[in-house]
Parts: sequence; structure tokens; C-alpha cells
Amino acid sequence: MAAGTLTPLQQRVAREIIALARRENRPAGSHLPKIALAKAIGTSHNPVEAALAYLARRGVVRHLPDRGYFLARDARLIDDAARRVPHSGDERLYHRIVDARLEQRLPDETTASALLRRFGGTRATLQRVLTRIQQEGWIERKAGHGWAFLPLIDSVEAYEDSYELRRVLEPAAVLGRKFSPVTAELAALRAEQLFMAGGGHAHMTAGEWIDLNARFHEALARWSGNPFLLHTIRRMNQLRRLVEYRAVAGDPRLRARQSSEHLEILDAVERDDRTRAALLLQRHLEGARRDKVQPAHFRRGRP
Amino acid sequence: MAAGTLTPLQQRVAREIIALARRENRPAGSHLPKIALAKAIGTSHNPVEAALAYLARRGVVRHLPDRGYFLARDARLIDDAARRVPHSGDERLYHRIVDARLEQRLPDETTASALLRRFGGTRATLQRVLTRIQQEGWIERKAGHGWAFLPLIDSVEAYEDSYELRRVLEPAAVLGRKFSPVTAELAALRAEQLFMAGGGHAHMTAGEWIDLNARFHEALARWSGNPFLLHTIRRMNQLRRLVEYRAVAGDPRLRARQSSEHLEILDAVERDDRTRAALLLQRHLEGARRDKVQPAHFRRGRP
DNA sequence: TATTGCATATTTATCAAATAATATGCAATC
DNA sequence: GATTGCATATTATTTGATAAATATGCAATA
Repeated sequence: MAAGTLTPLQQRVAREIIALARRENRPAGSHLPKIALAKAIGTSHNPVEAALAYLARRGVVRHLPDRGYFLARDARLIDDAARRVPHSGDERLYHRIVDARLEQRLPDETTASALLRRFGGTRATLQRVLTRIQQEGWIERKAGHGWAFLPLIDSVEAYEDSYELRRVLEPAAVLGRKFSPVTAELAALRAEQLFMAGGGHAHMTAGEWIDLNARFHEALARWSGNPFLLHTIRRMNQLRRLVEYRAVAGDPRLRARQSSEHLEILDAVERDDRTRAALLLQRHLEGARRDKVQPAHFRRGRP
Repeated sequence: MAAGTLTPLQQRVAREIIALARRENRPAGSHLPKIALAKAIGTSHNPVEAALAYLARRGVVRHLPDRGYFLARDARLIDDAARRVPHSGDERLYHRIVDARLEQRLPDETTASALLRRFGGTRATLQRVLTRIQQEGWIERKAGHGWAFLPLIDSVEAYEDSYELRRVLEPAAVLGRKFSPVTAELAALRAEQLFMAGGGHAHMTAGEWIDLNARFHEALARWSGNPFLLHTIRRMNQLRRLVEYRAVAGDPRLRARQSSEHLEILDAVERDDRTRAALLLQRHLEGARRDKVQPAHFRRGRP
């Protein structure tokens, strides 16, 4: 790989290192040990080293020989420009397809070749991107050749549908027979939400806000101990991210209210008042739906 | 392609042609027009022609020049041997991995190369199979190299989890704000279930029974008008098929009871008594769970 | 008038060697 | 006692020409 460029995995790792540090509000000088990072991210040391070396070149971290890498400044104060890691070709193609689809500039049925002619790139890249989209659930292979797009959360209608599902599933998660919160995760979530409620959102990007939100809801699903429920919630979150990133990036009042509602729910969970947690959760989802589902957020409504 | 062999798509089409004819209890001599079949199956004429030519060689259908293909005998009376269409390499590898996984002969984490060494086959085949499994939700890519298996519906525990999800989702589908049954589909389902309840299961294989069951539940989900709910139910059905095909192939009394319950639910849906339909559905799922979730059905329980 | 049977245009799969990245172990260092 | 930095072993991706299927249109036919 040419000097200065990263593989897709290395790019991802670089982004995750920054996200982690920011999530934990790491101070300047904080040590970033490669093995711990590798474990947290789920990869081997090697890509972590490459990512850290890159971040050092970018000035985000400092390198001390034989001692390792250290944050150059408080994680929350790293400016947007410095922490912007380039995206791989896969990622770029993916987003171009998302955009085209959200703006209804793509037909409901198409072929790989047609997409290649339109967007360029290699077959291998396109194949990977289509597989990813298939995994996310908004495209499927037709019987022989070709692909068919499925509805995305890209209209008031579909958005309502996704909330309808979540309103049923998430309270069920909390009330499930195996529900059991993980203490450490609960504490971490609480810290995040407190930081947010306490005005921390000033140092947060729209993307970080969305991820924070997703982590909260995913944790509840994970604590249900039901892998199928978790899988479903994850999928809804992926789809929401796609749309919300563009639409409802963040009214500060809305952010503050969401966090305080999240905290209330975490409180109820902590004192094992599950009925109350489920009720609050249901109200929370109902409120979030009302806040977000407004025609103005969507470019065009679908029938 | 060598004479006598079919492409994977052609094999699939051949199987679907037979399944369709049997589903509709087509009599001997029934005409099988290629374009209608192609439309029903979602492909072009070409693979349908190849599949019909193959079925003619196998004696399942008769070919009259310039008139087309016709069932050689009543669809329900086609013997098992005659309608067994060979499986593609993909399909075989898929089932070998399913078996190995269900019997806990595979580690939780592995690599494509390791699987190749173990099962043979080409990288491309394995890649496709892994993508399919990923789509079904019981494997996922690790960050760099390798794959991690997720819990399958292969233990009492996981089976309970899947039913917990369905018990919440399916009644919600029926009660959903957009629920609206499609008359033609409802009639077709009723006919199938009546045939079954009336002793038709004698002419049915275990696989056909499972598919019938899945079609019923999928139809309810589709009528909800909520694509996300449908997607989730579909996924659960895929997984159930994997396991039930091996475990609970079919106690006749159980089959008869299931069909009559299905019919009751369809009745309630037809007279738009949704509350009752949802209630019956919930009871039905509860009963089905009790019938099926018995440790004896599973080779070994997981913790 | 619908359907078949076949021809043509597109699309996708296949191949294996070369290349590139990731996983892992461990002596050196703090 | 943990961590780095680097070497080595595995694993996975890329490539583009060739071959094989699938999609589609239409004259001939029942």
C-alpha cells in the first residue's frame, strides 16, 4: 500500500480509536496501548499499529519510541479536520448508492453492470458494497441476474413502520424473561448520557450523537439475552443511521431531552423496576417518533 | 453445461415448478406455460425452459412439440424419487456446514481457508455460502480476517428465544394499523390448510409441511404492510427451517391440529376480527413452542 | 391471441498466479 | 510485568481474458 494511504481495515481502526478516546473523554497524554485497542476493536495488533502511525502523521497522537502512542490533546478537543480519516473506495461507493437511492434517482430493479456503468469502480468493490447493502436489508438478489431494492427508511411511511417495530420490540426486550443488565456497560452508558445531558453535546458531531443513541438502544437489546432480538434492533439502527445522519442531525433541546429520558430509563433498569423501564421506553420511542417523523425531513414522500 | 446437468438456478426453478404444481394440486395433463412460471418464480423464460426439459427427461412432465410441457401425472402423486432434483455444490456445502454446526463440530471462530481445508470446494463457492449464512444471521465477519459463528436455533435456549420474538411480533402484525389481508392469498392459504387438515398430509413431505407453515406465518407478516416486520419474520422462518427439518418433521396429530388452528386464525382475519386473530395466534405460537421445544429434539443442549 | 422455440444481446461466473494484508509470536525495552 | 517493534506465517484480494448463463425479443404455431 502506498505511503500515507491506509487499507480499509486500517481506516476503520483509526476511526474507532478516535471514537473510543472521545467516548471515554480521554485527556491529553493518555496512553493508547496497541493490544488493548486491538482487543477492543476486534482485530490483531498489526492494523492498530498502522492506524496509530497514520494518526501520528496527522498529529492526532504523538509517538515516543519504545513507549508507544499518546493522545496529543484532550480527545474531546480534537478538531473535526484533524480526525477526519479518508474513506475507502468501498465506503465512497456505498454512500453514493445510498444518496442516489434516498433521492430516488435509482430504479427499483437494476444489475451490477448497470451500477458499474453509472458509478464506476471495480466489480469486486461493487460486489462487496452490494453484499453489505443486502446484509443491511435494503436490496436483494433477484432469482437469476440483477438486484431489487427494498424500501429503505426513507419516507414518513417507512419511518413509521420502523418505529412501530421498535415500540413492540424494545419494551419486550426489557420485560423478557432473561433480561439482565451488565453493570460495567450500564455505568459506561450512564457516563456518556450524563456527559451529553450536561452540555457535552457541544463537543459532539451529529454522527457521534446518533451512535450514542444507537448504543443505548442496542445495550437494552443485548441485555435481553435474546440474540434474535438484538440482531433485529441492530438492523433497525443501521438503517436509521443512514437516514437520520442526513435529516435530523440535532436540535440541541431535543438532544438534551433524549439524554435525560435515557438516563431515567437507565435508572429504572438499575433498580430493576422493569415495568417502569418498559413504560418509559415506550413513551420515549413514541416521543422520538413524533419529533423525527416530520415530512420536512424527507426530500420526497413515497406513496 | 454438460448434458443432463443443470445450473444452480435451473435446479432451483425445477424444484419450484414441482412445488408449485403440488401446492395447487394440479391434475395430470395440466399445462405448464413457461412465461407464467417464469413470472411466478421471478426469473426469465430461459432457465424455466431448461428446467422443464430436464423434468421431461426425468418423466415428471411430457413435452408436446409447439404446445409445451404438461404434467405427466397428478402433482400430488409424483413419487419422491422422480421429483428429487440434484443440489448444486453451493447447496451441498451449505448443508454440510449447517450439519457440522448443529452437531457442534465447528469452532465458534474460523477462517475461510480453514473451512476450505475441511470441506473442500472452491473459494468462490465458500464465499457465496458464507454470504448466505451471514444473510441468515448466524455468522459474521470478524474485523480483519475470519468469521465468527453466532448462536443458531440449535438449542432449547435459542429456540425459546426465537419463539419469544415471534410471540411478540406476529400478534403485533395482525393488530398493526395497516394490516390488510390480500383476498387471493387468503383463499390460497385456506385451500392449502384445508387440504392439509383433510388428510392431505399423507401426500406431503416434511419439507413441504414446513414450507406450508412458513407461508402461513409469512403471509400474516406481509399483510401487516410493514416491510421490516416481514423481513424479521422471514429470517426467523429461514432459521426454523434449518432446525425443524431435522428435528420435528411431523407427528400427524400435530400437523392436523396446527392446520385447524391456522384455519381458525384465517377465519378471524377474514371477518376482520383482529383482536381474536391476534389472540388465537398468540395461543397457537405458545402451543407450537410447547410441542416443539423438547430437549429430545436437540442433540445437545447449549448452556 | 396466447404460447412456444429459438436467436441475439447482456450479464455474470470462473480461473490461478501474483500481490497485499492480517494474525501471531517474541526478544528488546520501558 | 506489561508493552513495543519487528519478523514470520497465514490468509485474503486482485486481475482480466475466457466461458457460461440469463434476459429478452419475435416469427412461427396451435
